[in-house]
Amino acid sequence: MYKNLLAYINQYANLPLTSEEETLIRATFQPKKLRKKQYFLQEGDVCKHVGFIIKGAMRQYSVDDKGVEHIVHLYIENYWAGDRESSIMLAPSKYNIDAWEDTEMLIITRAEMLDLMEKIPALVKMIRLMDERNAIANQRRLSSTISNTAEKRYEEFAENHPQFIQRFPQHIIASFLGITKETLSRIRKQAMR
Amino acid sequence: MYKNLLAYINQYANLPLTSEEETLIRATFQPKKLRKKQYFLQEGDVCKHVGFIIKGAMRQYSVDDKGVEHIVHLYIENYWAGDRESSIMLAPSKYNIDAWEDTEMLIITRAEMLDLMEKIPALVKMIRLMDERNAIANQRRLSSTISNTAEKRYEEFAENHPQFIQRFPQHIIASFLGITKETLSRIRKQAMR
DNA sequence: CAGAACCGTTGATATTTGTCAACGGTTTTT
DNA sequence: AAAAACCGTTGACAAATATCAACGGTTCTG
Repeated sequence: MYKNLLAYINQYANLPLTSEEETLIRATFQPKKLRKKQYFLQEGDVCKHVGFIIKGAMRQYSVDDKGVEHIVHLYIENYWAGDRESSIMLAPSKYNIDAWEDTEMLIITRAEMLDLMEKIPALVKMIRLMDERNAIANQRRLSSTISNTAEKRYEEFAENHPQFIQRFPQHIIASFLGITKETLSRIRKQAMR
Repeated sequence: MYKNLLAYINQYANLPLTSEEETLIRATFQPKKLRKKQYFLQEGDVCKHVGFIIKGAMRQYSVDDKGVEHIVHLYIENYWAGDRESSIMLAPSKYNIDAWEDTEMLIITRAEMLDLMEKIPALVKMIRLMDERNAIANQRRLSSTISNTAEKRYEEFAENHPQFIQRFPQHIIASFLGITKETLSRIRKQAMR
């Protein structure tokens, strides 16, 4: 259960954990199982936990006035799910996060994480690296959204994230890209020839 | 000259700097002046420095096949300008950064910054906070870009960033929002009534 | 196993946004 | 002071994308 998480930390931090540190991590992160469709976070609630996905698939989305879902993040194994803004500001979240497949996570509160970071240097290093990669990925996604047509955005996405294409149905991918399912269907039809 | 930077660090880190630390900072950050239109970074170059803006205004943008500029960031006083991806990966940048007004900056290389962070805890704290805020801001921007119409995006932007509306001409704002200057002009006309 | 929910596709049409060209008023440069 | 560059606006039209409704095939669920 904790194997994936520990491997993830080791890989990112590249600072082997002592066995005390490992014990501390095992004691702090709590296992949590979600059935398909179950909420991890609901709009209006404050996001208390961030979760590392051991197995499964999840999505994060907002719902607009017309009831349309806008998917902002997709998560699978080895991703962290949560709403940082809500978590840090202790403010009600504008997003929902739910399980797209049955999912197993290891969850931790922000306070616990800050506490662990004081005790485990590898975690600090990991977070810094994650933040960096995250900033780069966000930059790319933003840039692509602003500059490219829907078609090019889909191509790039399919190229860079084939795992997601396999795991999530097309209408979810469409929403993630900011287009309708019909438009995506037509783009794919065109691209075939 | 260094006053703004030191104030910025103090405010973010909320850990008063010792006078040794302050001296070290003054010795490491180098002043740099840019005339209007002058490049700070050109596409294809590796981004060596990040710069803290003391006075002035800058923009970061890519140029597509057709020669159209897509503005991804706008910067004014107390902002940090640079291409993190290029800087970290030591890869040629896809972006240009140039001065929109005559600009004074304090610049530092990534290596120097990492070195300073080892010696000055306040800087580590500052960076972590900046990363957090940045992640939140990026999330919001992305969410807005995916979910909202051009009109709503402009409204939100004008509300949250009046300083930019005053500093940059309309066609720059339009590009930043991912729309054409004509569309923005029409949106504003409509909004007036 | 039968009904319901889900999924991708297609057609017809509406809306949003982009493109191109032109204009007058500024501001900057020479 | 004249010329050039820049800026916002407008009109006519084109292209991209959304909306709405319907369909058949699949998968889920009671």
